[in-house]
Amino acid sequence: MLATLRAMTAIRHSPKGAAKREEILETALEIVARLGYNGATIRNLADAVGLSKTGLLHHFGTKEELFVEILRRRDAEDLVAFEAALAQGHSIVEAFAGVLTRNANVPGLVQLYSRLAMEASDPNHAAHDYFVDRYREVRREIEGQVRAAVAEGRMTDSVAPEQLALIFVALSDGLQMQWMFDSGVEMGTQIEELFRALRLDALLE
Amino acid sequence: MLATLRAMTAIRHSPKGAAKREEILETALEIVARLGYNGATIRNLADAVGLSKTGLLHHFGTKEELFVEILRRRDAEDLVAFEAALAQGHSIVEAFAGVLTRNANVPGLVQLYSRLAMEASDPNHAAHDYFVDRYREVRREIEGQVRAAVAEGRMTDSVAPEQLALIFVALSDGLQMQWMFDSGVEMGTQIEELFRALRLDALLE
DNA sequence: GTCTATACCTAGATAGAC
DNA sequence: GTCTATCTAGGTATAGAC
Repeated sequence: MLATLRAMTAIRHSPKGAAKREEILETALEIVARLGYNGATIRNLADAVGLSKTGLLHHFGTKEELFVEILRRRDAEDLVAFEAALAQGHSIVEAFAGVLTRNANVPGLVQLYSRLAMEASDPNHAAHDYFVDRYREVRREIEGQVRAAVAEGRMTDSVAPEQLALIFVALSDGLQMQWMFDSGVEMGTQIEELFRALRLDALLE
Repeated sequence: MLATLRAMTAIRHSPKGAAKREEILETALEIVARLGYNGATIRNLADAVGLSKTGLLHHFGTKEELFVEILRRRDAEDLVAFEAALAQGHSIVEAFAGVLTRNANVPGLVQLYSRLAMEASDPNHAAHDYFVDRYREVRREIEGQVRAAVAEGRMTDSVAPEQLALIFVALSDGLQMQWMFDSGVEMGTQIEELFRALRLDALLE
């Protein structure tokens, strides 16, 4: 359950290899932030961690798998943060907006996610299945939280939970796209204001 | 005004060149639909229209400019269809959903748009400015239509027109993303249902 | 203006040695 | 686990033919 979102513990790696993997993942994110997605080439990544191109690929096989691993970890962290915010009494909108805001503050992450997702829309792409699973699981997670809130009387059921999950994800992805072309937007704040303006707060709090 | 969205008439081309340009644009869209965005390489496109790689590039300079030209034409057609639907008495939601549905029925177009937009999020990308302008103009167009509807008493002003424009575009982009991974969704229908479920129809009709 | 051939560069991936 | 060398694919610039 939620296998794609929750952390996948690396098992078959020596301590040295595991450490190098960590270093590569952190460096990759930093390079995407600094040089952009296009600048995050195998060569640049390899140089940054002091490896040859082949040396770097040894740890992940392909560039896509490396990137997917970064996103998998973000998913796991986001899930923890989302559920923690809810546990602290925040509304679903607030918890969701918090995740968005947090990610927007990690330069490169939004770009990495959006770019890779669109490339992976091709069914033959190595990361296609990851995104198919991820979308399904993210929607299911939100839908479940909505149902729980409805059951506890914290939310009306005038909107079908599946639809609400779909719209949450669509808004998140869509706001990120516009944000990438006009970074003045505070996505988290924006999504909260939008829901408030659209009277969704009445439904959701 | 709306220079990016409205059709740009080609001026400095002979009849022969103009015809070839048309053939290339139509073929490119067909190839994206059949082979996917990744399959739409310069070589494949050139083969399909019976030109050498350089011969094809002669007409557009770069691959990106070719793709942008396709999107520009779609924008122009969409704008016409959108305003025509409004003129026929449809609501903004209906007119907007109609455009979405129409585009979803042109295989390859959604993929072309989404892929190119994300690649162009890099400020150095050749198509970056096109998308910056496009987002601005699409929002402005929607915002203007909303204001007009408010002025005529066909819509409440409880939601700021700018915010409504932002959410329309975000929903559109976001739904397209999920649609690409789960094409069972009828985007146009979905967006109408969503707005209805979210009680936006009360605001918008 | 339309188009070809060639040559070049970058990027990702693979084979096989150490 | 890491390297060197090599392969492939894709995009583009140049020179020049018609």
